[in-house]
Amino acid sequence: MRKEGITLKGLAQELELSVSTISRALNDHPDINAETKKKVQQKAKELNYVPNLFAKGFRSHRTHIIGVIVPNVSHYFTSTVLKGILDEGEALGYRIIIAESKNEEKKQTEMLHTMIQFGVDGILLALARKTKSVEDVLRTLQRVPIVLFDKVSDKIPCTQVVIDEEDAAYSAVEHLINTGKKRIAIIKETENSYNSEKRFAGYCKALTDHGLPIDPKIVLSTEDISMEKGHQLATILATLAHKPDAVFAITDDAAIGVIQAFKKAGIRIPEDIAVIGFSNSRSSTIISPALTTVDQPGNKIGHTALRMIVEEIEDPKDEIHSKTVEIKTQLMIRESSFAGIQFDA
Amino acid sequence: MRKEGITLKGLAQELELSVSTISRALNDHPDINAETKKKVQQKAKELNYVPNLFAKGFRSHRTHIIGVIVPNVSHYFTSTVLKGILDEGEALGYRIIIAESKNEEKKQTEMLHTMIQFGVDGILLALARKTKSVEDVLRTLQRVPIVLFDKVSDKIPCTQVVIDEEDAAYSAVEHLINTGKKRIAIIKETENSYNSEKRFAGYCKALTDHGLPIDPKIVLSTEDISMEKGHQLATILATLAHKPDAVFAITDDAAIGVIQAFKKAGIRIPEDIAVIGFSNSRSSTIISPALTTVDQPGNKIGHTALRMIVEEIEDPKDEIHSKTVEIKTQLMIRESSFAGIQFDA
DNA sequence: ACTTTTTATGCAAACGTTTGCGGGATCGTT
DNA sequence: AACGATCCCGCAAACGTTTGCATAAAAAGT
Repeated sequence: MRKEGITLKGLAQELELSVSTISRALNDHPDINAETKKKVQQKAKELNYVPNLFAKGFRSHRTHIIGVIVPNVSHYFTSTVLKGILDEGEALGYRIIIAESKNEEKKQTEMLHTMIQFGVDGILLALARKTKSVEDVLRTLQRVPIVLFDKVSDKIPCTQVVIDEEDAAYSAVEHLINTGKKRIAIIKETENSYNSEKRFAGYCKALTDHGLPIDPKIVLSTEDISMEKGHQLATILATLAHKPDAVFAITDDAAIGVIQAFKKAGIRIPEDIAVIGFSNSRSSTIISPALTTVDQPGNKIGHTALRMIVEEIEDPKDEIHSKTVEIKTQLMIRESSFAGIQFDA
Repeated sequence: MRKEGITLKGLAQELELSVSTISRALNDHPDINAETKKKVQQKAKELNYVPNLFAKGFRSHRTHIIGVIVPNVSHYFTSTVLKGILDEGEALGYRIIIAESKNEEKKQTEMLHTMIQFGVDGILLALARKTKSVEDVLRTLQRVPIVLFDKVSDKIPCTQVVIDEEDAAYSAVEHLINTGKKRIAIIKETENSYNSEKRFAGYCKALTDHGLPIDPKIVLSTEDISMEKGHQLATILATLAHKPDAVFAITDDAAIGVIQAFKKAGIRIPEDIAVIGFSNSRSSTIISPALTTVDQPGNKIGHTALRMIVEEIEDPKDEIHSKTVEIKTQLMIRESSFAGIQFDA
């Protein structure tokens, strides 16, 4: 019932030429007569010839497919990165296949394996949060180029596309300090999170640079950070004897939880306690007061990651690439940190 | 520099057996001696053998890849559907490749073409908004099974996975009527949107069934519906002499724009004007007042769509499948439509 | 001890494409 | 007229796998 596509052989029979001539004609090989080429190409179009990519990739060991592995596709930030990857991939003639690791190392390994098996030309990887051992990644790296993005690790010698996490966090905290806040809490992840650690480092540096102490009582950590966790931890902060006058949540979601908790507790934002997040998610302009946050340009990250991997694919070098590309972020100052001017959504 | 993976031939040499024996041993063919099998499988594992899917798919005309084409990956609802597809795909042993049509018919056609070229076993498609001619889709359908979801068209004879759009809209509007609203505006899309038309039909039916008139003055249409458009149209509604007492926005995003506009205009929600959306997006619980909306279970849609296509792939029938599967929705009643009880986020 | 069955293995073709090589025709140069 | 150069084109091998068929060895049946 399904139509089978026509092949080179079919075309060859139709035109009474050899398969190789057809192949060369379609690939615009100089050995072929211009007239013949024209005839072949015309016939090919007429019969709606589509080359079998499998045969092609199978022979050439090049598939023009790039695999992407992310923890969770339905995370807004991730989906903007994906969009960047898809766009640039299309522009450069690569197909993209996407898989989820669900933040599980096992799944991640499985997916790496599948991608290899599949013959992808390169892999774009945002590490699963709980990635303890990078051994599997290293093994994969021997077979195919990998570019890490967002969730990266310096234990893996390959190019990495990241934002300047530490610097971004520094700016955010510094902005709080500049608006007169002196006791700034942080809500971060427990461990093994590259991003969380970097942002925490930025937080510490900003405080230290401005002569403020780091008080462990208001350094809150949680696993699987989320809106709910933000809510919970904010409730704790709200009942503290010596309350903070600002909260830096490592994540927009958590920050939103914090805002909701404070609103419920009758705490004014930002007058009593300012709140600042990280990501510039869609929700950050929807919550009221609008959330001050760090804009991570997902599209750009996707673009550059894709560009990097293609570069490695198209001219492979013997030395190991391992540069780190930093994408600039921008602090989006909104109502939750700054009572002066009202910004609209 | 890159290691080449080991092949059947390599294994054959190592074990001093023929390629065919190796192949059969790995595929657990009954003809092969149990001991031999064990030896082969062990060696394969030891040498980290990965079958070349290209050679495989190339020969068998089966790739175990399913292509997905959606208008926009970074739409929250879409990403939940994608998650459903990825999950179920993994469970059933299919790889997924994803592409964006950007709501452009041209891109969509291109992508269909690419997928065919690529040899996918089936295609999951959410039509681009501006799909005028379905001819290309029909042509593709001759080569490979397609399942439509979310944005569908009855002009395409294939199985379709949708929500009961009309019924869902009906319930939403009826709920407004039940809370005493009598003049209900609608914000919908201009044309060529399957979903918008269905929802509009539900709106009309609900009004008519309850003896309410349909007033064209408060039936607002827009192209490329969005938060901003919602905001704009709400501003118009707010200045009307004969104001509505409720607004049904076809989209959560638009509904949020409406809420923001009303808040700015000092209109109380839901007392003065109630607002209701569609999608149960993340933002719907973040906006204040929390938005009443229709929950579209994206995961479930993804699951079933994937299941359907696999069914068609694995036992192809001669007759054309073209059943329509309807996924149940649920009205999420929150603050924007009902002042009685306060719901938390 | 012979044939017949069963069991286990190998041979070779096929899938659709690309590509190095070889060769027949045509042309231009002496 | 003879020669090399140039231009087109076809032959055939190769990529890694699966699979129908043949076959050798072992087991079973007479």
